Amino acid sequence: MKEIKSILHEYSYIPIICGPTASGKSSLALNLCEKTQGELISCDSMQIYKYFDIGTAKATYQEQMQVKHHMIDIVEPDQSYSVNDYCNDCYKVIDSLLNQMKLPVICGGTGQYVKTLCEGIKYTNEEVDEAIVKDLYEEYEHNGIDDLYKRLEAVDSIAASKIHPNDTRRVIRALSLYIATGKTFTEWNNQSMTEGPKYPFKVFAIDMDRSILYDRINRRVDMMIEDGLLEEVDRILKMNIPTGSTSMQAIGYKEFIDYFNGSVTLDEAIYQIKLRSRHYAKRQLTWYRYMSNIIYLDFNDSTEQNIERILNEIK
RNA sequence: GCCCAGAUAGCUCAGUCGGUAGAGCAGGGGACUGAAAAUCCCCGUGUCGAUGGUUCGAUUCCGUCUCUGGGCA
Repeated sequence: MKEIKSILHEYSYIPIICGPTASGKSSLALNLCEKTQGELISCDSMQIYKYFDIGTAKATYQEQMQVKHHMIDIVEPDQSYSVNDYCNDCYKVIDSLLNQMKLPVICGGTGQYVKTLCEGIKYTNEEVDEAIVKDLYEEYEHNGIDDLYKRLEAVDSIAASKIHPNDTRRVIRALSLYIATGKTFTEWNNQSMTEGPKYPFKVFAIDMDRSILYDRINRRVDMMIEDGLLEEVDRILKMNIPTGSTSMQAIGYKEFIDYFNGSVTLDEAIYQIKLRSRHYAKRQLTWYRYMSNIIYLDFNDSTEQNIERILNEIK
């Protein structure tokens, strides 16, 4: 683990500010950056993509003028970007900021990214040929998951015991890794766990009453519509991004495909966006409960109080 | 006013040939090692509208009432 106190003097830890969608984490992180003269590193799997602005609640132009934002707008919408890509790029940004003696403030809601950062999971360089994955999906389409799952059980019973048979994505991932490399998913995972976190991170999460959260989510979706989400989605759909692309899985975008082709009404599409955002927020909260060293910030406390709290914790 | 159809979980509804009931959605909990805003798993007691009657026993059958649709005047 890289020690940062000797570089930044005032700080021993790099803060990671989490919270469910619409909990106000971005504005808190923005304030923290201003207070500390730090720069913001986004930790969000969808803000990565160019052109996906309103629906991903990306920082506005003005906010980006106030504080330098990293790890947003770095990938074209038809490209794929893995957790490993994220971590590698993120580490580069952190190093660069430390060289400038600036505090990196990481902020975002993607649980998997936060986990990988905090646990320092180091992925190997093994690539799985896309053709292998494609073949497995085709087999799944024709014959269902049972045979694939049995094959996984035969080569890697530990992985099979942890992955539910219906979780086709994970079943195929684990199996494809074995087919591609001859080593099992479990073996690769054990290897990746050898290194600890690269930097001394401290994770914070904004905590609030569930009903208030849901109310904020619903209202924010309405605001996105007012801010021109429909026009943004229209522009993006005209770019003909392949439907299987990760960017097209973003909430607030995929729901409008059916609206633009006329199969659902605008109200139905909006209802779906609100609903899926609420479900997403709930899944995010599950990530935070899973992280043992997380520090909860009370939404009802003032921004100043919460910033004080963070500064105290990262000293 | 009359006729018909409803009234069962937060919502939409199924069902019980009479033995106090179950789906979808919502909601809650969980998993997560290269797509993660993805993918997946688990969780269902509610005066069965009210009130009389028949019955060992009624949410179920019968009567009356209330409410909600629709139709006829």
